[in-house]
Amino acid sequence: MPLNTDKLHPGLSVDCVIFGFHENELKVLLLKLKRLNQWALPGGFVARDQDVDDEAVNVLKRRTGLENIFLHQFHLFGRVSRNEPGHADNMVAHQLIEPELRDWFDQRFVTAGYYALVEYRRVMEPTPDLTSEICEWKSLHDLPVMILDHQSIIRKAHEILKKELNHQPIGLNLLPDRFTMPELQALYETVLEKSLDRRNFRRKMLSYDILVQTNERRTGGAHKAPMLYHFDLEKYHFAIEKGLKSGW
Amino acid sequence: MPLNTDKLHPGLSVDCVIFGFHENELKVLLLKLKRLNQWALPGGFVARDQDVDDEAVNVLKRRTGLENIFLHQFHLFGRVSRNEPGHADNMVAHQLIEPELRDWFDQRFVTAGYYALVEYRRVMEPTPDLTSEICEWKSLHDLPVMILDHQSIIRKAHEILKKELNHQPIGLNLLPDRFTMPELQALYETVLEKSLDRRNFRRKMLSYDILVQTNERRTGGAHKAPMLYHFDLEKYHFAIEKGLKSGW
DNA sequence: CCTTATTGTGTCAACCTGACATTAAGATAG
DNA sequence: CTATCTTAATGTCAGGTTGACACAATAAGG
Repeated sequence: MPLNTDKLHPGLSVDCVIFGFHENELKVLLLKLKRLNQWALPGGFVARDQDVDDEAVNVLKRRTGLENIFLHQFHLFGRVSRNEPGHADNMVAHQLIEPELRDWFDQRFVTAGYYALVEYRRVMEPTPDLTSEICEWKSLHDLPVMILDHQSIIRKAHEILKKELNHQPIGLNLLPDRFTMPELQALYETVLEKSLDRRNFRRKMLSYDILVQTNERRTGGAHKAPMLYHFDLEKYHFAIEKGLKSGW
Repeated sequence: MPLNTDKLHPGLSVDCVIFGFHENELKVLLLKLKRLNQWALPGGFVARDQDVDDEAVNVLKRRTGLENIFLHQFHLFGRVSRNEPGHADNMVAHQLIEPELRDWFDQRFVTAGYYALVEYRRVMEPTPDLTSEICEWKSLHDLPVMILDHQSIIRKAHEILKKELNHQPIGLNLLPDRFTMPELQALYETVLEKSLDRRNFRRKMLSYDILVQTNERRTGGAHKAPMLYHFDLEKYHFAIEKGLKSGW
């Protein structure tokens, strides 16, 4: 698709921090730019006749193929200094954008940051865009070199996710439909970056009355097979709405 | 100051929801437009070479005369439908803006919402801008007719303030330097829109160890004179940073 | 100096939390 | 098949926190 900048809202972009959870680590879906040893957040521009939220949804869909994903706008990054003077030229020099687009990319941009919570395994084929050669999950704790302020956007997203933990359905969106208590705990421990007592976690989680125990167990692991749970959607949303009281 | 739209970031504005607390009510500082029976949030445009946060600070300063006020960006309002087709024409028709500015005002805008917490009494002379005839406090529960989506911006600000209560220094910014325990409680009750037990509130608040009791009392009230407190700034900021645990 | 309204302080049972011990169950090795 | 290893599930207990409420202290006003 050729970029028709006339139809775009000037100086406004959208960047998505797409979180996944795998092997007890928080991952972020990133793009590696062609011919440049730098990575970038999946992002997009907003058409003049398009809701900003809408473009965030589109970005997510283009990179992951998924729809109806949890997506939350968390901050507008609006500092002048986030625009590096030579950035557009650099992009042109590495044939990442057409020379005609230099001026468009050279203007001052503000960007709306969104974070998404997706189930890692559902993203089978992360799709690079025209300017990138790789689209893949990167560990939050081992981020590559990134363009502009994208690294700090990710940090901010994580920081805010932590604060909003008790108001956001992270379990529902980052885990598969059925999951074990240890898996749920590992997720919370990872997001919060601290360890929690197994037995107390279980007790508290169950007390929220949002989990339904199935009669299945996860076999195949090397030890005692844990029970599988799934969320009671109605109760979950109700509980999240008022916040899981008294945090972790 | 004549508006030089060339120097402005296109399609981007800033709106401030300025909260004050008076007579046990949350108030919002609003502007009444000239020749129109509608009110508006104090707002501004962002220069191309200006941080978005910066303009929010300026808006606050222009309307209240105050600096170093608590200010927090809470949402970017980015729906296309928030721009009403006839709005710019209406503004011109009522001589609120010059005809030359019609096109500038007619473009599609996204607006960054900020909320500010200010001590009611410090705003001695709320200052209208060129397009408005009155700048005054309005009760959050008795809002006048407002332009565009400004009413919903206020609602959203209040909703988010509630959620972030335990992370935001509302006492410090909405109350005078010295205040009584009942005043502090009234503030929390007002923001949360629910009543709290006097004795339990006091116990909990004191347990945070952020208050310093003075030896003065507030006399003149019709009954027993309550003690005056002030915040231990250092401890307050430290406590707020990690959140006042286990909310109200 | 007595009434009234409000503030300051205390108590108590119920509940929640953090720390830890014990038992149950699946996988694997011999 | 059994011993062993590892992890899951459950229980306990002391200490802290919460919610509900009683009562004494005190300023203002008649």
